[in-house]
Formats: sequence, C-alpha cells, structure tokens
Amino acid sequence: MKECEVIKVQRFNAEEAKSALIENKVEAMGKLFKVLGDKNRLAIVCLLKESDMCVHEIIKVLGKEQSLISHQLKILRDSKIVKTSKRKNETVYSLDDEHIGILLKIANEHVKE
Amino acid sequence: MKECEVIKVQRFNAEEAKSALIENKVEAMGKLFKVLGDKNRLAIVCLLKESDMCVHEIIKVLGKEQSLISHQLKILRDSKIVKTSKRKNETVYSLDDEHIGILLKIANEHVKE
DNA sequence: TGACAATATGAAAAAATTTTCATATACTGC
DNA sequence: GCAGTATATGAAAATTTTTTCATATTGTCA
Repeated sequence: MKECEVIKVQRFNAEEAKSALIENKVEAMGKLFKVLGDKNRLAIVCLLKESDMCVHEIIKVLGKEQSLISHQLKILRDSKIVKTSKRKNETVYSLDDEHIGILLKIANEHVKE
Repeated sequence: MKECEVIKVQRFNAEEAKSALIENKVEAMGKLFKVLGDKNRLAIVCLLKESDMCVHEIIKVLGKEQSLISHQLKILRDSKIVKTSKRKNETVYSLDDEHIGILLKIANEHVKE
C-alpha cells in the first residue's frame, strides 16, 4: 500500500498516535460512555442529578420493572457513577462524582444543536 | 405500595421529575454516549482530536479491518461527531464539533481517579 | 478508457447487552 | 421470631450491536 497524501503532508507517526490513545485511557473512557449510553441508565443518572432518590422512587418515575432498575443500578454502582446510603430499610442513590454532572451538561449542549 | 420515606421528606413529584428528563433530551444524549461507548469508535475520535486523518491512516494506526473502520466512521458521521472533506481520492475525517473535545476531556478526568 | 487505489455498503455471522422471570436477601416494626 | 416492604441477583430469553465477508462505488492517473 502506498502511503496516503495526508500522512506525507502531516508527517504523521502512527506509533506516536497509538501511544497517545493509551495515555488518554480510551478503554476506561469507553466503558464510562457505554454505561451512560443506555437510555434507562442515563434516565436514572439524570434523575439523580436533580435529587437523591430511593430505588422505589426511581421505579415509580421511570415506570419500569423493579428488577430492571436494580440491575441497571448495579451497573452504575460498579462504574462508580452512583453511590448509595441507607435510610431505614431503603437504599438511597446519589451521583458519586461531580464530573458526571458536567459531562451531562456538555452532552446536552452538543445535542441541542 | 407505601410511599417511601425519601419521597415524603423531599415532597418529590414524579411527574415533574419525568418532564425534567424530557427537557434534558435524555434520548439524544443517550445516543451520543452510545456512539462514543464503542472502543473502536472512541479510539477514532481520540485520534481525530489530535489530528485530521484519512481513512487509510486510521486503519493503519488502529490495525483493524478496513470494512470495520468504514462502518464505524459511518456511524460517527451519522451522529455528526465527525465530518469529512476530500483530498484527491482520499477522504479526510475530522471532528465536527468542539463539544466532543470537551466531553473527552471531562470523561478523561472522571476516569483518572 | 482501463487499471488501480481508496472508501463504502449490504447482509450474514458472531458477540454482547438488555430485559424478564423466578427467587433470594436484608431490614423494620410488631 | 414473623410478616411485610425494599432491594438484589442468577440465569434464560429477547434484542441489539459489532465484526466479517463479499462486493460495489468513486476518483485518479497513465
């Protein structure tokens, strides 16, 4: 294969580009985006951005099955996107990290156009 | 079902919460995150953040099949995350939107911890 | 125009994810 | 301890997504 024009012009170094990818932690970022890329999980995260909530309430607002919400909450917990606390026999969920709120804000701006 | 404690305490209104979700354009945001949630697509986006590139070069850096990259580029195009221009018989890809760069930066910070 | 390089695309195969169903666990108040 | 509420979890079913394979399209240059 012949080297393409752009490479020649930019004197682009493939190895360098690839190591830049590693440094950027593409894999971990991809996992984060993937978790936020499910509509139920994202809805949960958006709700929690407004207010902490117990599982029961999330189920009520989203109108989905308890089991489904519980599974998605586990994925969100495992991804360190949400955290929990206990109140009597309820589990209260909240966002774990302020970055997530910012991420939502930027994504929302992108989508607005 | 009995109303849970958190609801009582916060006087939480489910309808209000649900309409907040619509306003936030959860669905569109979810699609954006989903697109960025694939490791190959995200790798492409990270590369393009550093420098515009033709398809050939992307393939070389990522070491994947031409067809796979081409399919993923189409998804990125359709999502308005990347745009193209022509240079002789090559197609040069670049990021379409400055928000994406910011999004990557925030996501990277979240992941760093 | 013909040959080749670069990229795109449709459809099938392979893999991963989401959702449901059944059931388990844990905690509260009596 | 018992009954009931709240939440979690494993595994199967359903669905979606990713990857591959074969082939098509488009542009360049001799």
